[in-house]
Amino acid sequence: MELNNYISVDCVIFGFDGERLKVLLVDRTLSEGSTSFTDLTLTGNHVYENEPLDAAADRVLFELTGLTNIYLEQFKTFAHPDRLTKENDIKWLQHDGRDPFQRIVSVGYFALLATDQVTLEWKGRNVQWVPVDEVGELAFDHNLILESALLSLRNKIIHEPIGFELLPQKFTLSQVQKVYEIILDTEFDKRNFRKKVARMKYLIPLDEKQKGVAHKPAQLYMFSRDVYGNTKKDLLNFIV
Amino acid sequence: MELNNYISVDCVIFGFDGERLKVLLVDRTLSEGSTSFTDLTLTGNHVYENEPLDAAADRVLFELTGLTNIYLEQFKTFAHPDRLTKENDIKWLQHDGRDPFQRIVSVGYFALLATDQVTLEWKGRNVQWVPVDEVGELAFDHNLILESALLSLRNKIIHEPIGFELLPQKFTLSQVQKVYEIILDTEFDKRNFRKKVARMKYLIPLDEKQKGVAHKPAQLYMFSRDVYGNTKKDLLNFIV
DNA sequence: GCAAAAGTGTTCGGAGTACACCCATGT
DNA sequence: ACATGGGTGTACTCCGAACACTTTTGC
Repeated sequence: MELNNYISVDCVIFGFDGERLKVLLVDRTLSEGSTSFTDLTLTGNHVYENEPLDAAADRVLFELTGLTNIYLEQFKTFAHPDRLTKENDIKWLQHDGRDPFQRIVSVGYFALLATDQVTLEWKGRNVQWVPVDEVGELAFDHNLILESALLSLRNKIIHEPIGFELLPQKFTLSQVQKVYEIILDTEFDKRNFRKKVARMKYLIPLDEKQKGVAHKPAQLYMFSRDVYGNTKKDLLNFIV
Repeated sequence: MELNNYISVDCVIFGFDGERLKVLLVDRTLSEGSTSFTDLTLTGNHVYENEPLDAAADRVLFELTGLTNIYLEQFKTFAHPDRLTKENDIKWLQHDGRDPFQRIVSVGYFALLATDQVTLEWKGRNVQWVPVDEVGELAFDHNLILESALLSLRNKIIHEPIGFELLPQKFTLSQVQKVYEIILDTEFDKRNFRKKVARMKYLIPLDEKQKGVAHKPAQLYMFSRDVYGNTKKDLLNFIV
């Protein structure tokens, strides 16, 4: 299997740890002669010649997490002629034996998962969760891609119930509220939020409560993608 | 300026003529020796080496319509390894001097405009409006791209006021209603629809009425993108 | 017993939905 | 005068927003 050297996928992998929204980044270290630097990149890779884009994104995600069936969505494609022309990027590509002046199309995907269950090594490189509001300057045009992914995520989470993808299988209503508050950078009234959530038939209360917490244990819920698929309705709702 | 031979943009140009939703298609005729066929393609083109994707899409649109400032949105990228392997597609590419086994990434854009004001010729090829529900088998993977564009359009028009982009600058409320009914394949009650629309401050009534119609002339309105930008709010609204 | 988060009800205003008739114009 | 689409109001229900106190657990 041969890699296509001008098509790549970049995965913006979002994770929620109960407190903050984070993104999975990979160290990029080059030290060769007089040049030496370390910075961070999004996770991504070139696609194989006979590989569809979605499959390539799935593959990257699987290599990093060992997980399949992760929420993954293509959100935008980046191919600006100057997207790889920062000094360090050119050195990195040359060191890697690639032509830095070859134009590379990068198809952006974002993924949602809970921050547990993730391998913190990838192809010998160090992998880390970084809170999205503490991300510094990234390699290539990855700041742009991350910003764009965040926008798409915010836009989508308003209209579709994908917030649950960032939580463990069993979760509490307070956790749901926190996910929405953090992603949308706002606060909701607890009672109103719970009334809203109570109307969602795809949020299923379990016969189970939190354990070992130093306060009244919360009811646990799960999200049913099936029930959502069967009950959703979308109609005219264009915003005033 | 040199064309990049593996990156292209395809524009799904939607038009509304007051009655139906249409898409702009281009004839593709090949007659060479024993093979000869005519079919239709979406409008698209390769990008220039130093040209950003959005600029390429704008350029295609400008060449076809002579218009700038058209609503244009990147919606999805297509790069399946088999996307150009139908028999006619291979012949067409070979005739055009291109390598049919080169993998080509196509970045999909959709555009919205009213069906007047369009040049019906493009690079010597015939251009035509076809109602979206009467589109037959298209070249390449263009049926897939069209379906995907329609999905994106439906999805977007529910949440954002882009229906007006399909109407002339001055329009009536009945025309607005028709656009939404046709794209969403539903019907709305006239009084309720108008009450809803009355709340949208970005729909501005003009001091002008229809003329020359054989019924009570309708009030004309215009859409103000500025007012929309200033008054829109998006909050938690995930659908039950 | 105290700290910490869970859980719960009411009121008000505004939006969604269902529904039927008169009006202004061209021919 | 008639055909055509334009334009309007009411009643009911449901949702969104504002707002404060009690409960259960671990320590």
